[in-house]
Amino acid sequence: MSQLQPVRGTHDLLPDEMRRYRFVVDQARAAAECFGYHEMATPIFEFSEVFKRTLGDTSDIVTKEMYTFTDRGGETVTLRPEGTAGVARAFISGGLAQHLPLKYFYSGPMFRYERPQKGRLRQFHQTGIELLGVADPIGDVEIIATGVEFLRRIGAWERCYLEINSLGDAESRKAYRDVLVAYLSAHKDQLSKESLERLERNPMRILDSKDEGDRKIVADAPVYSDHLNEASRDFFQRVLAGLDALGIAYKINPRLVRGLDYYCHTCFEIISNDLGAQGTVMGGGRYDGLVGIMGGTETPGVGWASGVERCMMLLQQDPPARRPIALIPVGAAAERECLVLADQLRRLGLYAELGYSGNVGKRMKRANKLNARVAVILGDDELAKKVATLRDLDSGEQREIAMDALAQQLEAY
RNA sequence: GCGGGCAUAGCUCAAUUGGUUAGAGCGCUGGAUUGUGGAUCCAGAGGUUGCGGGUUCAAGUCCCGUUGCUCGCCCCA
Repeated sequence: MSQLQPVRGTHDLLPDEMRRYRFVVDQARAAAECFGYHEMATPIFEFSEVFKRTLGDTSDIVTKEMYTFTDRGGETVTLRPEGTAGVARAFISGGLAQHLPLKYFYSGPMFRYERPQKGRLRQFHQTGIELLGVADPIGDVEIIATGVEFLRRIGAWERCYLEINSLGDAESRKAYRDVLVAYLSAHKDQLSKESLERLERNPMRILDSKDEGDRKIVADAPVYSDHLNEASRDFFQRVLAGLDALGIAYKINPRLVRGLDYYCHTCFEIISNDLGAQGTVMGGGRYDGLVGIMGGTETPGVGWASGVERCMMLLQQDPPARRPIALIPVGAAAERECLVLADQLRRLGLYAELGYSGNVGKRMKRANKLNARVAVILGDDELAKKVATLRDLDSGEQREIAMDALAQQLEAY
């Protein structure tokens, strides 16, 4: 083992992995484009305020997971831990409110200082979409449909399930929060240590506790859906009706709560059982309050983010690598000829590999290792006749082709 | 941030109770084959046993520390 190791929780994407990475992101982008989402990118770091303000001072991300540093100008900046805050910031700083509704797709690295484990990295990648300016539940339905379509395309949807819940509007949320805190406070002595902390910071999280004692108390806790106001209840029903219409199966999980403060109404996760403790492949929801919190004019928003590495783990097979045409010269004259031929083929958009050294046998071996589809063998014999020997490496069939017709012939591969 | 497990060749793994020069398969390189790949055969290269310290006549093996990985908690993608 070398002494030179990558920073903890980061890893290299070598070509085999990069192919899988690209496949996932390409499918996400393609699916999103079918729904009218346009790709955009924001910087991978922002003023720390951007994340602090939007994620809430008490969230785990802000309290312990941010990569924050001071730059040479004395500014405090943070490597983005998620994508939505940056998009919202761009929306405000770009004065884009006049172009609503906006539909954005993004993908790129995110950074969280956490203890790495399977499916959890310090630098990981997300791809996501944001729909800004649509207050109607049809927006919630559409983004979920987009996510499902993406997962279908990578063959992962079959092994995932959708959990959904409503966080209600601000009014419902506040009302419920009061009732819940009152109930839990009455059972303070029985709560786990973690949950006692959560009681202060984020009491709704206690509903999702895995501690057995907590679960007993939670079982009898007031149920949120009973405390949703009329408008919130109606909103949720319309989202569910949309999913029904699209034939998207879901499981209502009343304990599903988002850690981030700006979510309201719909929140959902798409989860796989095949990934161990970190099974969430996609998470999202509605964040009507976010743009307002950041100082923009109130603008409704819905979106999701999906972990690229986690999606990669769900791929059943590796996306195929492109197969080259191998050019195999024999002799110095042919060498020159192949160099030119390769250039011609590449201008046609074909993938041509030039063996760099060795005799025919060695070059053939190398061509085979590259999984070449066909080999073009060019020697003095061929040059004299103005032909090339074309060998199909799958069938082993071999024939001579006139040089004039060669490029055209190869385009078929 | 907390708790458990693991670390031997590029990869997957051996190595008896602590005992000689740390082995095998795959992969890699070369050859059989200087105008024909895959299959086969032959040969070769490749190791500070993660790192540092300790115990011992003797450490891959035992002890301590450290780094990394891994599984779980927390939280999430």
